[in-house]
Amino acid sequence: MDLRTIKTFQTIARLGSFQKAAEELKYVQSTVTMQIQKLESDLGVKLFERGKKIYLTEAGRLFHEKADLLLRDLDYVQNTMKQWLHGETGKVRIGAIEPMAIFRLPSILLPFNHKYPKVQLSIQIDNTQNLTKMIKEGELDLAICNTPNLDHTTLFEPLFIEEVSLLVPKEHPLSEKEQVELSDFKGERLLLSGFVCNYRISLEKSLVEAGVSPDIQLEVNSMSALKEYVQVGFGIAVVPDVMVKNPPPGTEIKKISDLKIGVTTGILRKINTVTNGTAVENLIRLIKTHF
Amino acid sequence: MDLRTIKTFQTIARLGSFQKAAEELKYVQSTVTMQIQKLESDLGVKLFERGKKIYLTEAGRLFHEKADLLLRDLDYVQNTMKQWLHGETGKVRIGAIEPMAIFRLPSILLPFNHKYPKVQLSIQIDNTQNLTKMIKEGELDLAICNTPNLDHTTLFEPLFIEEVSLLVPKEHPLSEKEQVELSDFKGERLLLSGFVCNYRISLEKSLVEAGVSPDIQLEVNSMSALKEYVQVGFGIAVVPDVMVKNPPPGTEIKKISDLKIGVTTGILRKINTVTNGTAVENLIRLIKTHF
DNA sequence: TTGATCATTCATTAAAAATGAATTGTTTTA
DNA sequence: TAAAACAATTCATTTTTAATGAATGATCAA
Repeated sequence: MDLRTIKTFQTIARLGSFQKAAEELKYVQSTVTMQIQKLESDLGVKLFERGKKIYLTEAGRLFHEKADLLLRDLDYVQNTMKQWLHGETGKVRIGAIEPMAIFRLPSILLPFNHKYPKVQLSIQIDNTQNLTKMIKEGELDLAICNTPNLDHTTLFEPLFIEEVSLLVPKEHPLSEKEQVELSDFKGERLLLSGFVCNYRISLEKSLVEAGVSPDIQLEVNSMSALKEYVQVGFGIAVVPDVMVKNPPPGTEIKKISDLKIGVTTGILRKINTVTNGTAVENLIRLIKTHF
Repeated sequence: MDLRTIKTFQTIARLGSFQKAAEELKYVQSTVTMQIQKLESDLGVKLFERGKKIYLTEAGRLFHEKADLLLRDLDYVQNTMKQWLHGETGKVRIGAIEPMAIFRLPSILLPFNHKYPKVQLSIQIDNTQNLTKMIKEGELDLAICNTPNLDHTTLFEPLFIEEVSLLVPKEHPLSEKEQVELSDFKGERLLLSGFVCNYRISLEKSLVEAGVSPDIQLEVNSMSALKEYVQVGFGIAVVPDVMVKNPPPGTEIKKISDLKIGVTTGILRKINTVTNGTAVENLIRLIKTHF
């Protein structure tokens, strides 16, 4: 069944004449005849009763009704794709590391959503390593994460460098000090995010360099969760500043004077996806303006 | 946009491979490639990202979703037409004269409706003349009416002959008699159905032959209405027996001993509409078994 | 019955889709 | 890092399908 044939059918039904339909659709009459004959044989039913005037058969009327569905769908699909070209519709699958997803993305995505209400947004929170994998697999359109292990299929554009600080419970001895040093970590129970990432690697390296080997008590794969553990006195943790702008009650932030690790955060995406679509491009542009 | 191409697209999306799709759809690989290329250029967007593994682009995912609609509707349309072939769906436009529509059709249509609940029924009540016109115009699939003026485009199959009787108000002098004769009509106020039909023509002819020229006081184009007029004493009326099986309160039925008109009722339809469809055929068969 | 109006038929042409062989590009593995 | 393996693409060719135009057939109205 050809969609053009269905259009022809609907035109005939509307105009009540093969000839007029042929004129309107810029066909020769015989073409119309043959299209309908083919359609009829495809469907196995006669659609028109022929005479000088033509009438829809019962089957014809039925088909007329239902075929409308098809043409409307076709219109809808074509329209959708056109809208998509202008970035007005579609779905953007965003991957983000937790601090980004929780503390920065909401205010970035809100205006985007207002401007393009038909663009669906999907947010996947995970660590940089997994996000990178998902980007490579094509499961995400863009990821906001830390510097990944680059390869030739991906592109990473840094956005900003995230500072980190120490989060300590109020009753902890270190909470007395204005600033802390890496050497203060000696013997402390350190809580870490539960996956290997650049930030964690740098931290551990810095600690080793400072001659400190802290006691790693607990790993959790959520920074938000980590804060709760600090709060109840489980230990101390190094977390991105953005996550502790408002430190949880019973905890305090300390700058680490001699820790020089900055965690680079940026946009990761596949190379060569010029066809990512305007929606993704628009979003990336918007994100960049925020930093 | 070709529907087969869309099917190919969906298959690729499902199997994640041009090659596998080609196998499943019994194409050569290159065909699949070219179909998709055409589709992409038609839509103006890239649908897949190519590599050893292929991925849907954002546009591809969007199209995937929307195109599903199209294919589902296509299925639906094709199914509907298949059902129609078995008389299980469709719409039957029935025309009927009033006595038929009110007193006989309901009990005929009920079992039909139970057996074929998806077949829509439409009933148009009118006189034989108009029904005939509608049949010729293709506005009805079948009509149950009196013998029409036949022509070569229509076919009339008689079902039964309707007897007529006289309906009189109880307080009327004629209600005393067991039977009436045409001569009794002399000077009576006769009520008639308001359109020219075989039954009315025969009646008037019979009256003239009996030397009676009754006083025609009122015409209504509804037999049901006619009964009401008789009931309130407006006059007397000759009506089909079926309409007065239960004469309205305050009225009585009298056989007219010397009136020999029988009103033939039958099925009228267009000749050559072999393609009327199973539903119509089924209904006609059912109607015939009732008489 | 004739002429006018449409739809249909059919041989021909034109266009589009499918094929198969060769090629390019990517990933895997040796 | 080369090469084998795999998958998509290109392109010339064939096949299929659709469109055309002229002739024919059917129906209606005068």
